[in-house]
Amino acid sequence: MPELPEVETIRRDLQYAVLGKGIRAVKVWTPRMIISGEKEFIKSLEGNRFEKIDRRGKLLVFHLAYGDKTLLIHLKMTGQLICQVPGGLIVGGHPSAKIENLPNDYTRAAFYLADGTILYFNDVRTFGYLKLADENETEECLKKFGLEPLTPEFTWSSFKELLAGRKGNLKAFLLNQSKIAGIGNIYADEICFRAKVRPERAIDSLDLSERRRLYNACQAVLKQAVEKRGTTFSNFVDASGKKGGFEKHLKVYNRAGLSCKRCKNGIIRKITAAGRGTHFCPECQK
DNA sequence: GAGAGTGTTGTAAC
DNA sequence: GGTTACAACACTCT
Repeated sequence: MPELPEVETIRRDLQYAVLGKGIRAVKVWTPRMIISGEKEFIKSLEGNRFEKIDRRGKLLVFHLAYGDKTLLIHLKMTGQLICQVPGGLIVGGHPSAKIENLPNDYTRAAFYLADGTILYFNDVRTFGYLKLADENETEECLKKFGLEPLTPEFTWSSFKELLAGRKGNLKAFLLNQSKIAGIGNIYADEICFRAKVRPERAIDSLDLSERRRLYNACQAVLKQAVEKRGTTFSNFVDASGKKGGFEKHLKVYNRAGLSCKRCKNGIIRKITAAGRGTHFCPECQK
């Protein structure tokens, strides 16, 4: 579930909450999720310090003060990174697990920091992973990603180039992390809606103005979602438990059977495209 | 209670 | 190369 805007929000919050603090202890509840091996994981992290957090697509990259390893964390569908700082701030991820009473049944690992901050990795379905990677492995991992849509490298000409000569359908393309990094099922539908193009359209059937609208929509939708601190998980709660989120801004996702917010005529339909639940307005998306 | 569906990704088969 | 099915897993909805 966490897509680019959600992962970026987590990155920014964690940056604020964990950087520069010594890691006093690491505890692992579900060792198989540490795909680089639990023993070395704990050994390399205890006594170390998070120096910088990057994001590539939906992957978080934690740089460490000592050693040549980086910590890679992927949340997949239900992962959360929840941070309890002494003042009580909590930042989150997927809402499937309750965030009170940490650690809980879904806590897979925790980092205990010098000032009392605790960073929890929770994951209900355990699809996510934590991996300690050396320089080569990190590079191997990162080079698979395509353009970062909210950076200067995501230009109209680079986008056009990606589409050129491609067949396949639009939805599959948008979900392909090796082309554009960070778009998942929800934002793929929202991007198509904004661009007024149906997700199941074949790439080679898209005319220039449709391509241009898609390019613009990728940036606009993701940018707005980052500003709203993401969509799907609403538990970026402060101590008061107040919810936030982009859900109310969703135009098509999860709105099957409801009338279109834009044209007011169409009834949002749900189909399967690229093997995923896919939503669109049959009236205003062509 | 059974069965289908769920925000991700990698792999295998066609 | 592209498309599809499926696996990893656990929970919710029908």
